[in-house]
Amino acid sequence: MVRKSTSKETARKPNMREAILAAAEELFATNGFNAVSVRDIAHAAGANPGSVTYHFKTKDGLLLEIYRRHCGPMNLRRSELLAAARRVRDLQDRLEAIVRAYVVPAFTSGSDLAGGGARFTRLRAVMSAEGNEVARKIIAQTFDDTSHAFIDAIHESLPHIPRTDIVWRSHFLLGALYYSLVTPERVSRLSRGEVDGSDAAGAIEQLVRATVAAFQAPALDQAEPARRRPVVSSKT
Amino acid sequence: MVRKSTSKETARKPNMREAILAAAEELFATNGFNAVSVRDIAHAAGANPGSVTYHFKTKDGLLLEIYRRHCGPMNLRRSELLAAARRVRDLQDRLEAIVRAYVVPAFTSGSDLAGGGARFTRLRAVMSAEGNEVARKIIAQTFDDTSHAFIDAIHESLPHIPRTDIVWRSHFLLGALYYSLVTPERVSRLSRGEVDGSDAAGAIEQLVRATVAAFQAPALDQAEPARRRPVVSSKT
DNA sequence: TGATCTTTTGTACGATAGTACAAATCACAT
DNA sequence: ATGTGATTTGTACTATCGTACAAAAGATCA
Repeated sequence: MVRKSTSKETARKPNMREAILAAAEELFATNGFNAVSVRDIAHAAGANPGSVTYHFKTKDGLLLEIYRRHCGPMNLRRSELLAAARRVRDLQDRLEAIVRAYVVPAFTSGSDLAGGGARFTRLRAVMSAEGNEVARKIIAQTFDDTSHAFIDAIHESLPHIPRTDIVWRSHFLLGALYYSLVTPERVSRLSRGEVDGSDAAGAIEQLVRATVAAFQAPALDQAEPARRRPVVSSKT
Repeated sequence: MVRKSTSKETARKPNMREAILAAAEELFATNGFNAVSVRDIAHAAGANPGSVTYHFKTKDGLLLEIYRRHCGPMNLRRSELLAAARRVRDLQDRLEAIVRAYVVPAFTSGSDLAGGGARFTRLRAVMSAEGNEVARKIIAQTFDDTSHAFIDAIHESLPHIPRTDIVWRSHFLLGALYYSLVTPERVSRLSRGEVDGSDAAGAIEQLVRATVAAFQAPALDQAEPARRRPVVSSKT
């Protein structure tokens, strides 16, 4: 209802709305939802607090709009990559391609949105940890379809593994992915400076390699529970 | 300075201080630090808000005390289990025992503390996501030693894997562990009710199985970067 | 019992939260 | 140039925050 492209300009506009969204995204992703005030966001965006209310009505509305902004493009990208991955003939290569299709969009720029998917993925990680209600609803109704599609695809390339095991392992994948984005500095610290945890390319390669192996692990045989359990459990 | 064990009672005391700690732990772990007010905590503990100030001075002080309460016992338990795991002779079994020594105390009761380690581990996950300063400091100076010990132990049982890769993989392990405790209901949902994500024993077995395989994956050969990269990357 | 601690209660204060809203300002079609 | 709708600003309201502190209550021991 706004769109003012009468003459020549079609894309660029020093938009306050965009600035607020970007600032909020960054602040929410690093500090959580409740630790950031509307005034903080406005200040970071160079805007007036009232302007946030004007554009997004409430703080929840602002968060909602951030999600709306990213979910579509990211899931589209994932669908495309997943479709391509499904066409890989070699089963081992296909599994890796599927995992990559899941991981890459989460780490790198989601379509035309500035800043990229890493910030948004980190935001999702933080909201999920905080148990944010707004986020929970959107996540469940937006990402579950994608998650199921990936689980199905992985299951197809690993038919001998029960679906429950694949669910668990893809859950672990998401956890590892989230945590890598939340505290990359921990990787740098624990490696004594040998690796940069913030390096997306490096993180992706490591995550893909580890995750593919995890998916390929033999399934948990719930039929015969105590086959060859190793020691330690309740020794000391 | 307090200790009033004059006659016979040595342990039991209907302690308000304990109730506040337990309530705060639960609320922080599920809602984050900033979303929970001192009044919420006091109400949940059946105490007066002023009582929180009396016992812990500030809200940060309360969080600090929660950490102090758990860190010692949990790390002690981990050290014991790690020491036992190190004595396992078979390399494959040893690796699994080490991973188990890391995971089990995080999921189950840490020594005599009520409620157990799962709640505290979840708390750590949430604080880490929120970038809580108090938590960050304690974590870095309390858990890094333990993390290094585990990384070293794993490295010993997998000498052909570079240390950097092991750091990444143990980072993924912690992320998967955290996420399993933060949103167990997602596992139930994605498995269409077939598994209970809150079942600690099941989660542990799945996590251990997947993680051991991830650690055993061939290392990323950074020497020759493009040896046999699979397809898809930038195709579509 | 009464004195002396510790603990709990009740209340209050200043700061800051989210949001509402009128006034000022801007962008653009005529 | 001017009118009109979109945006931005400034300010104010109420609620709630963390914390302080005095008074009440409870416990401990001479």
